[in-house]
Order: sequence, then C-alpha cells, then structure tokens
Amino acid sequence: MTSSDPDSFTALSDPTRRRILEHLAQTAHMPASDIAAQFTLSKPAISQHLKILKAAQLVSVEVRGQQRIYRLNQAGFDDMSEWITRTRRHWAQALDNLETLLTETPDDDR
Amino acid sequence: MTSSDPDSFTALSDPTRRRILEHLAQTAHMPASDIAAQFTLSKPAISQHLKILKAAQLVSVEVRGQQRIYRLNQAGFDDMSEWITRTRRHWAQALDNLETLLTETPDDDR
DNA sequence: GTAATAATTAACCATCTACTTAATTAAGTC
DNA sequence: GACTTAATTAAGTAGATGGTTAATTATTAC
Repeated sequence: MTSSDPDSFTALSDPTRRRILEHLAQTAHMPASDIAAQFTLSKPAISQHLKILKAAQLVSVEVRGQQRIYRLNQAGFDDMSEWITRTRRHWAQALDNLETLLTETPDDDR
Repeated sequence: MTSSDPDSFTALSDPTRRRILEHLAQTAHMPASDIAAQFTLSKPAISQHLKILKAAQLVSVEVRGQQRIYRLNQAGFDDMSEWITRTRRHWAQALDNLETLLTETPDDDR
C-alpha cells in the first residue's frame, strides 16, 4: 500500500468499522472488550474488524496484560486526506486549463 | 445516506473506481466511452462503476445525444472530508479531556 | 425506414466479505 | 497446577461484489 492508493477507503467501506472509529474518536483509547460491548456482534467479528483497521493504519494497539488497548492512528487518516486533496487539486487544475482554453480559442465545446 | 455516514467510502473502496475518479480529475469532463478506453475492462463493467460513483455523488452526468459526459461532483468528496474532519476533531477533544483529567487527578491510568 | 453507435440494464458466476461458532493462545488468580 | 478471562485465529457460510456476455434502449446518420 502506498499513499497513492490508500487501503483506508477499503477499511472504511464497512459501516461497523466506521462506528468503531467513531467510538475510538470519542474516548481516546479503549480495550477491545469495551469496543465489542458497543455492538451486538460477536467478539471475533469485532476482532476481525480491528485487524483490518490496524492493517490500514487507522488504529494502533497496545498490549497490556490480557487487554488490547486500541487508539486511532493518524497515518490512515492522512492517507485518505492526501488522496482527496490531491484529486481535488488535479480537478481544479483541469478546470483552470479548460478555462484557459475557453478564453484563448472560443469554440462550441460547451 | 446522510452526511454522517458517507456512501463515498464504499464507492472508493474499489481501486477501479478510484482510478476512474483520478482520470476524471485530470480532464475536467469525459464521455463514458473515453473513460472505458482507459481500462481493459468491458464497457458494462465501467458503466456499473459509474453508476455506483453517481449514487455516491462523486460524479455527475450530462446526457448529450448518444454520449454521457461525466464530471466529478463535490458533494461526495465533501461528505468524506467532513467525516474525516469531524472524527479527527472528536479525537482531539477526547485527548484534551484526557489531558485535563491527567493534570487534575494524577493516577496510574498511564 | 435500416443500420450503426453509445450506453445502460439484465443475467450469470467466481470470488470476496462480514458474520457465526469452535478452537487456541496468553495472561491473571487461587 | 486448575480455572477464569481477554482476545485472537480457524473454519464455515450466506450474501454481496466486480467482473463477464447478452439484451435492450436511445440517439445519430443515411
């Protein structure tokens, strides 16, 4: 995964995973059991979701005895923001180029 | 779909659809046939992807005779940016609250 | 009107995804 | 050590997804 193709969109495509991130955003850090308690899903289901979020660098995990404490991680959010910002910038440039063309050589393209 | 739960993450979870948006970002607007020509996929495959992108408000389409001219659409990008920004803001607040707690009542939470 | 073209929709299917229960691993308590 | 608990991994599966070809719709050209 490079920052030109974020895995984080894929991670965020699932509503449960978005909810997990929102819960984590509200509480700074949270053990896996507390995260699971917010949902009616099985614990293995939550564990699988957390695994995907970790791989996408949207969360990080600290091992404390029996507990796994999860936190949000900047990198995954940065990747997405960059992709959105870059795409928007290219779009703005393309519109600029189009406008330049339109002012230089008026034709019936529009 | 409300802006609290963007469909656009789901739309962007597929690499082909991300590529489509990147192409559109480079060229301001593009007929469906030209979009399809950028890929080795079948035209119906591209059509299906465009349908999903339209539903997620990431593209808009203008009918011109036989042609369908596609453009990027702000709304889908705005939805995603808002979700990311909001989640980050809640996170920052949660960290602030934690820091306030830590400075008021030092305990062994850390 | 016929024929060609652009594009979508329909139907199909191999593969993937998000869930489940079962099994396993690791840590804590007595 | 036995038992409990937190959490993950393994195995299984119903439903979804992203591709295909076939069929259809709409527009254009003659």
